[in-house]
Amino acid sequence: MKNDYLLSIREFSELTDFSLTKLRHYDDVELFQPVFRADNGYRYYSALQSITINCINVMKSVQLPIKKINDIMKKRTPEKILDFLSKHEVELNAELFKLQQAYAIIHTYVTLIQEGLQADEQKIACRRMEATPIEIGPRNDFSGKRFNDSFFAFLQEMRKRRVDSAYPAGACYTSMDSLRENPGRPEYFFAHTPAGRDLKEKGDYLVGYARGYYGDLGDLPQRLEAYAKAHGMVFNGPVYEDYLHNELTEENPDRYLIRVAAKVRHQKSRHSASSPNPK
Amino acid sequence: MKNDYLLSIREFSELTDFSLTKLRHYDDVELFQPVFRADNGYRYYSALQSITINCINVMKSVQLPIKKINDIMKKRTPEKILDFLSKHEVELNAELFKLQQAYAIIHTYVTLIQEGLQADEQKIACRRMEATPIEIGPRNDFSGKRFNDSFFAFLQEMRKRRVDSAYPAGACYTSMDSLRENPGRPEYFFAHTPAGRDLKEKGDYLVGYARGYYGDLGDLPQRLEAYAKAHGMVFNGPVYEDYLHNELTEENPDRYLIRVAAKVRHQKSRHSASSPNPK
DNA sequence: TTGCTCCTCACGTCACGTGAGGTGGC
DNA sequence: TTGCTCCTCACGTCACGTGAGGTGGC
Repeated sequence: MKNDYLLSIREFSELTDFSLTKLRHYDDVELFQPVFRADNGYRYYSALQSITINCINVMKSVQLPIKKINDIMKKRTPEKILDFLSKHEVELNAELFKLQQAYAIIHTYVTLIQEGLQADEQKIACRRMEATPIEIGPRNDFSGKRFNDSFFAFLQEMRKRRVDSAYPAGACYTSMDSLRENPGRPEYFFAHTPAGRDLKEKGDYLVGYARGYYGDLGDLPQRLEAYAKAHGMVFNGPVYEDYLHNELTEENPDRYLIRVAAKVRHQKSRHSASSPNPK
Repeated sequence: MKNDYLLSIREFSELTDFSLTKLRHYDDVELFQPVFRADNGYRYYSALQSITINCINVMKSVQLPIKKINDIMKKRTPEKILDFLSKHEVELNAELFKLQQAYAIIHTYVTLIQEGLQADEQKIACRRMEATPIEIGPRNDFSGKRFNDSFFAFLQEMRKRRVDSAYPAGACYTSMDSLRENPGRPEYFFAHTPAGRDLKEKGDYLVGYARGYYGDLGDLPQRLEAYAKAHGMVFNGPVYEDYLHNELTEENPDRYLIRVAAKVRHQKSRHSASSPNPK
């Protein structure tokens, strides 16, 4: 065992993917030391030591500071290590959850930004939309308050519900009438989370775009109404506002890209049926 | 928009779970700054800013240094952010994989250590074992070499195959004869990885324990053979050596706990059939 | 002698945390 | 005046990385 072939620090570094400085540092703080130190000061490691250093690495993936790892390894017994590891199985799970969430958030943003880049901003069009999970906040109270205050209340509620507020947010009016009467004052905010307990209603939507600050739709509501009238549609459901490009992607707050989707139904016209199956 | 209610640094800290010092630090390095700075130097944030800081947090979960995040945010366009985010979707996935692996490693260790703690070390017993995934290394070459050298070769091969060597390792003899003739010189090493491409053979095993350094089985092979003889069993397959307690859990290298499992078959005895279905 | 690997030591750095000492409005 | 929140500034710290200058065997 003692006369076995030993590895130089470089060989061990290459075997384990730990940098030379990292290995020396671990030696200094006595976290992990070479099995043999030559008279000239050279460090020599055994291949079997890679087992231990890899385990240390696993412990580090739980964000454990070196000192703590040191404490544990110094007076280790199977019982202690077992206790420690099973405790950290739980923490690792939490870490995993956070990362998965980060992934979902990035993915949602990617989808929204992409849609914004491909959008034909001038055009209004009717589009079939599937139900998408969202998490709707409390009903907004605008009595003497502003957009910002309501958004604050929304964020606080999301915190309470433990919904990560890094998910893209959106706003919702319960009807086109509501939007016409109170532009910039949506009845609800919602988070675009795939684990949301609510759903965006599926159905046909009239979709248009506007450039402006949160809630600034310009003449989009009027354009939507004109379009609907011209094409024999009536609004029959909620209106969703999504910020495709926001703080995250635009420096100029007056150039955010907002998508408005208002639920519509085709009216039975006298001379033609727009519904494919007019029963 | 400008006259909206603003949050003090403490309120914003509580809303977003960023520490006061963190927020001040981000201000100093110009990564993320309050919308308003009062004459007395007080920082004021808008609730909407939590969107941005949460996104920054998501970027940080990809281990991105602040400076880079800064570069990106300074001259952001939807195209750039999209490009950046979709690139990092991939990296996040890799991170996720690493954490999942860390979890699997910890779990495997927990199982082994637990087994070691519950083991009746003196006893030899026959046990049915299910097939478990492992990754078997190259055939060991002991010509003029030692345990350590072979283990080194094994680790190098695992590196090549991109198998994380933090998984507990074990050794394997192709037969009891092989163990008897070359104790301490297993024909193969293997990694205890759930994603391994090989399998531990399922079947009946004679299981015993030994205390010692890697490969030091003491008189365990003889005890196993004696037991088999006394109970009408013959060895008919591989012998697996698992280190239930090793470097990770024990300071004293001569007190590692080794489990040996040798595949057996019940011999047809003249006066009784031990097989339940002796066709 | 040249080249190579290894060494130590001091200092840098990144992302904050930790006081110490001070301000300003109720 | 007391208490509270906020401020700046300097220094600490954690886990290394980065040279600079030197050794030792082929």
